[in-house]
Amino acid sequence: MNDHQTKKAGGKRLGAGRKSGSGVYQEATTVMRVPVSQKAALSQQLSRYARQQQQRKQLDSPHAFTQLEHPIQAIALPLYQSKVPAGFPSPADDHVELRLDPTTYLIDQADSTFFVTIQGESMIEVGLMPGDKAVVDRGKSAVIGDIVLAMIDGEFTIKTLAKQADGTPKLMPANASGRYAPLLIQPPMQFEVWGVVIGSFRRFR
Amino acid sequence: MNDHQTKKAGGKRLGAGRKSGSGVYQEATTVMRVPVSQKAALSQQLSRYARQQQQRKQLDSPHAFTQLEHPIQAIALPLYQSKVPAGFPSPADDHVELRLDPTTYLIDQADSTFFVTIQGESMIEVGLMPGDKAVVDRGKSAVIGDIVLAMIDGEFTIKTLAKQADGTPKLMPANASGRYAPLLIQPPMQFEVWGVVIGSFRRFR
DNA sequence: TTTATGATTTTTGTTACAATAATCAAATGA
DNA sequence: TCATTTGATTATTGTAACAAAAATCATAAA
Repeated sequence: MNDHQTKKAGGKRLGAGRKSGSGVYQEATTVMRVPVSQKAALSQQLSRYARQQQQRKQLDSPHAFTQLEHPIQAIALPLYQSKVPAGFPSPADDHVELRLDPTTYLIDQADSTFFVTIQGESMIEVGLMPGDKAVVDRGKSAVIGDIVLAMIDGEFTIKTLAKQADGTPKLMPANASGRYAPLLIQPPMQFEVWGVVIGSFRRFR
Repeated sequence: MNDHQTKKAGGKRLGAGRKSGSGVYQEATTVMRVPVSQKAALSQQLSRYARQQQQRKQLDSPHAFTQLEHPIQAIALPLYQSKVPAGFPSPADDHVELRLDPTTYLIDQADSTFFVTIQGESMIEVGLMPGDKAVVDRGKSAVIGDIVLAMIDGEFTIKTLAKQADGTPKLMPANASGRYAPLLIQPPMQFEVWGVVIGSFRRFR
């Protein structure tokens, strides 16, 4: 057959049809056998993976997690308890009550600590604003009332850990507006406490 | 056909053959389509899951066969236990930003920076809670809109710097309750901006 | 009593298939 | 001329089907 002539009859036509890599994963797929109880969870993982692949094409993925820089050079700066005495001390004065280094103040165990950027306004009542860096310690075990970084069905969230009447956990927002509902953990949900939020820090300017 | 007689010829025989649930997952399986690049990582996850399920059965072995637990728990217990080379199971891996040190993040010029403990709730709307440590840089010149540490008639306060209609400065609280009034700076008052609040940090626990 | 053999049934990895989706080219219409 | 529609073509994707392997039981053999 000639391939440079216009053909009326149907047949093979190079370049036509759906493009390779146009699926959600942007790559070839295959099938594999999985236990039925895990299929839902795996599908969730894979759809998240697919989203990431698609976002990667467009923008840099949102930076949420940060880890501590290796070399910590503690610089202790003066802390003033602003009881507001007459005549504020200059930083060189001896009115300094305490010298403080933010890193050592914020972090107990560096190897189990990382940072998360706060996304929404659900914890605004405890002073966690969007853009704040939350200090998360994975080594601490969470107790009721702690602010925790939890994963529910593959999505991360920072909430206050509470307990329902039946004993199952509950994640409480700290926002009086009512725009954020408590998250009740129910049996089919995947739930895991990733770490305890032991502190936070931010830049204003 | 009678089912209580010995048969010579082959055919259906109830109770014979491999037992259901005798696979590595101890439950039924199904097939699902996955991206080829993730198949190896997923297989690793699933073999770990299978090992887990088998260990679980050993713990239950006293009751052995009386009752099989419903596979609800299998769903509730996530696959995200440890990291796989591909980094797939942990959504955290894809969010790892550059490493960060709170001190260097919070402080530009150490020799002109000090900390002040927040006292009241006048700046609660910008996320400054009582007990928070405000990072004050004396070396920066304040512009309208900055959060500043100011001294008014010998008293220190932290407010947002604004400007009145006539051009004189004004210190605005950030608290919607109305319990804190704007501080209007009038000619006879002593007023000085001591530094700009460029950041803050706190401990929750 | 213990071991071996064969039939039967489930598991498990892969292939096959059909419905859907995406893409291009040609045809159609403004 | 340019935009829209239509039809053909090709890839994706979920599921069914298949075959080899593994496990189990009943029976035969040692």
